[in-house]
Amino acid sequence: MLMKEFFCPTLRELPAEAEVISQQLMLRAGMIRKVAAGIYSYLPLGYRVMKKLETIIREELDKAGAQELLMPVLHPAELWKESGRWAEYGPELVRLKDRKEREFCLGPTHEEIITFLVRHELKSYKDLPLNFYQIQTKMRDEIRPRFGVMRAREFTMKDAYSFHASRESLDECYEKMYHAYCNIFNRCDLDYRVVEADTGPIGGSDSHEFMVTADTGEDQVLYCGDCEYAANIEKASARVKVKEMPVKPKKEMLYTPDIKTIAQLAEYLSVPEEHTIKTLIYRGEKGEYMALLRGNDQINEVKLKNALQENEIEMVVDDSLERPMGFVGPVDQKGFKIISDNLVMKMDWGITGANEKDYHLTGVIPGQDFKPQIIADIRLTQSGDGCPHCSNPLRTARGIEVGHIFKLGTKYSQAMKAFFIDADGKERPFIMGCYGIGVGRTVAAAIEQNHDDMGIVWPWPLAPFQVIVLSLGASDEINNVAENIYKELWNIDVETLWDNRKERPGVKFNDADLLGIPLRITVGKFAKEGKIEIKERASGKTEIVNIHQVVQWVNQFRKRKGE
RNA sequence: CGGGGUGUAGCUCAGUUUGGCUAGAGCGCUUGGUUUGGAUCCAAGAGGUCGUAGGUUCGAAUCCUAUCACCCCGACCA
Repeated sequence: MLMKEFFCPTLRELPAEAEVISQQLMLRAGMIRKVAAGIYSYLPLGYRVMKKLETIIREELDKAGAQELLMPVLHPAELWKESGRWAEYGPELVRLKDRKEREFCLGPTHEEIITFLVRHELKSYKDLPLNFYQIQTKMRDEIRPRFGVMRAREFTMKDAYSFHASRESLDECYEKMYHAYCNIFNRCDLDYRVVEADTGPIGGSDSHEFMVTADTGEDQVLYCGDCEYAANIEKASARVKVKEMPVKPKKEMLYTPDIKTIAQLAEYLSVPEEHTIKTLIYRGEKGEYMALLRGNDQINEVKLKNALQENEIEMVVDDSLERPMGFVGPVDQKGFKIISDNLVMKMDWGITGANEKDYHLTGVIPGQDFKPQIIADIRLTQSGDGCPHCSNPLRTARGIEVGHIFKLGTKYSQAMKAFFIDADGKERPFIMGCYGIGVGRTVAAAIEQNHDDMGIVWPWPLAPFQVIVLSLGASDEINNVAENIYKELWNIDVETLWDNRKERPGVKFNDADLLGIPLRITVGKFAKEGKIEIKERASGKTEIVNIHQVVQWVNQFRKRKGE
């Protein structure tokens, strides 16, 4: 490709909209352009990278026995009503009507469509297992799109769905996909971590997320430095010892004027926060709840939502409930269902709100003075908590979720009546798995992890081109040398970009660095001695090489990169 | 949805407080010259319904009202 002809509008200045480094570099390198909030066009350079990644994905998934197909973007509402998600999914689901007023949505994911397909076509356990995938555009009307293609409203996703007659078969496939994912991200030279995850609205049992570690990651991950344990903070649990407490005081009301927060309470009474019990009020679709935590703990709303089996919950912070907000507590209260964190139940006693303005109650014994309907882990795990496997302290990191695999079970097949006939002649719902990779997000994550002050530093397998040839000066001699190298490299299938623009050397060097192409060949002042310079973008190492040995040199470099 | 902010040239931004002639700068773009190993320098030039609509005024980028878009924080979310 000739740079003179290649549409690659690089930007010298930083676009104001760009928040994170990957977004800045994708815009500056001419990979993407924004069309509207969370909606992007991929320009030729960006699309080349995306196709590189897609090829890797296809190779690994085909190897794992999955079959590629393509499903529609436009989904009839009936299928979503069958699965129940027409109601469950919020405004994130883009809904529309056709000219005949029939309802549709734009697919944010494809469980309904694939289940619909399979229930019509597969009847026997003998057909199973099967694993389908597609690489396709997804639509989610995100509340707040940001970070460029990292959280977009329209984005490309690889999604796969597997169908099984037994749990064991699902486990086996899940394992295969897990390894395929590892291969994919390994091949992209990404530094990632696999963590246990919450399943969210997609549902299901086991679930792992593939997190590319990056400070700008939106997800927080807890991991153990000593064993294999790693989990998304939404899911992470911990082994926490509740310290022995001093002798229980008499149960009595304490006058605590205007003391509404745990911090104020602990200070006012000169007790540690962990001797208090925090009462949070939540409103869900099925009722109103009191959630109890140790004073020093934070709520994990994902866990809470799961424990309550609610779709939507909202913390009540105003005084719409006509209770003395700041002084509510579980003792002798009416109207709320009480859910208590495990750790609260291990406390010998605690201080709670007294349900009377300006009063708290001390000496409250969990399980005796109040009896929760639900006891569960609803606390946010923190850095330093004990690992649930080995008790060593957990650490935190930030990550970008690039892949997510789920064991769905029969949630969709059951709801949508997708059954097969098992060996015993009985009708059973398909057991399903589901596996996603954010394609654009992975590209962004790769940049997030591979860049320097000058620009992108592509890992070889994702690079839009492997080599960029710079011809400095306009002499025929230099142009001829550059052109020969350019042609010879293409002859051995090395994707090469030749910067033949009439630009100053500085401009070409800067653009080459910005684009991040792994090898840069400079044809300039050494050309008359029959030599050129090769520079490796990642290490910055340069080497002067004889013109006749360039192709061989590149070929060997390529082999070292395992291609 | 709540709070805050921004919309002026392709990009980054000044000008708005205190209304006043023909709306500016840098970068980019075009032309000519110059230079050629890290974003040269010189000269000439093109490019703007000042987000949109309405209002106030002799006069609006500037003041008022409405509206749209975008951005940030929160809620929310694979």
